[in-house]
Amino acid sequence: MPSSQTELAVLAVLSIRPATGYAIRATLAERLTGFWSESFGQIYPAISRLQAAGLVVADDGARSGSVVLSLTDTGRDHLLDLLRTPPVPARPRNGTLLRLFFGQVQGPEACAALVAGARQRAEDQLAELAAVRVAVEAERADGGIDDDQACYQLMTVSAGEHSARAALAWADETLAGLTRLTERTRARTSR
Amino acid sequence: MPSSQTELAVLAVLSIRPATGYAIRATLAERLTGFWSESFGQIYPAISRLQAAGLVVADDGARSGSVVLSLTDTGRDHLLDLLRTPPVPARPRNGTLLRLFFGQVQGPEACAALVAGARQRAEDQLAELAAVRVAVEAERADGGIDDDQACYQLMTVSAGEHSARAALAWADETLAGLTRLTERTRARTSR
DNA sequence: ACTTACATGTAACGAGTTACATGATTGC
DNA sequence: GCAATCATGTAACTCGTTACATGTAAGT
Repeated sequence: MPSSQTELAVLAVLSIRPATGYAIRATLAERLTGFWSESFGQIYPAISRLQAAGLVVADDGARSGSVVLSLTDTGRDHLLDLLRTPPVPARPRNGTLLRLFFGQVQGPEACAALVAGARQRAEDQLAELAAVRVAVEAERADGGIDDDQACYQLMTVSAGEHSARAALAWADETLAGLTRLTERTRARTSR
Repeated sequence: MPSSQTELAVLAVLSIRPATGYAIRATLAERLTGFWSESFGQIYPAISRLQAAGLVVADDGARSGSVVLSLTDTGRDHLLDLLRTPPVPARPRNGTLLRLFFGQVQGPEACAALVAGARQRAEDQLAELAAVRVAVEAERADGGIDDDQACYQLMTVSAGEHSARAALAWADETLAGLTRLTERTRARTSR
């Protein structure tokens, strides 16, 4: 059985409450912003496999044609097993840093644009995370999740915030360094 | 032509100096630690394509059977084009944060172990980055790379350091939060 | 009526890893 | 002589995205 990662994510979302495939993906996209993603092309085949294995069951939803999925007891056991497996290390591929590493080919101005882009993305991420924070608090307030669940979710938001603030600080530091490089290059070419 | 990413990386390494496929991969693995990776299964097919397109040329290496590749002028032009394309955003998949987000299923102790693991990886990364810093300085000292090249490379090292220090700070903060959660859980169950 | 969001699914493609197969050179 | 490192390459497999096809329901 392939891709225990997607299946883990699906089972995990269903551990909070029953949901349609569409809603599972929405939860993943909205709440785990910046550290998880699933496409429909992954979600639906995964759901079929989980149903076949008896880990989730389908009830008909309010909307015709929509299928609300719930975790079975076996499904919860399996989820626990999957959660206990060590996280698979993501293969790192940072296009910005690759370009910066070979910055001399493009020169300092192009690199500054690159870093400025990274800085902007970090700021956008902070704004998004602030929105997630509000959404989690709201869901706790109206009883959608309990205090402990909110606590865990906010810990992941905090991880994103730490990371984004670090990216911001690095970008500012690096932008300053690139300005110095630009001046040095100017001095060399005018000499 | 597929995977401009791998080709970009190969061309970029060759912009520093000619190298064998094996050495290209070693450079990527050693110097771009933590933010890039290539496997032989990617590198060699990419090299074949680049040769066919006339972007790199092969000279026989010192060792029989080894092939030293150099960038052609067309290759350098193409590298510039590729460097100018915006970096493709990496699909985010953080297994640790996914597990933590649904931490209630496993409980605070298991989550603490998870976060402790992340903390350890951040510390390992800092040690590796310190080693890269030393290696870059050494290569600058013996003329393998010039001052500007060293400068760009150290900027990427700094990015890793900022990120790792952020991970460390987050892990400590979160570990403290999980301790409080554990105590709360104890209080609830003993009640 | 029309647009937007909800909802499900598949097929083709692209990208990447792992495992395997093979062999040369260097240092001990 | 033997182990480690250097070196090249391929095939099978997994994973994941994108684009497409299809239809319902709710709001304006």
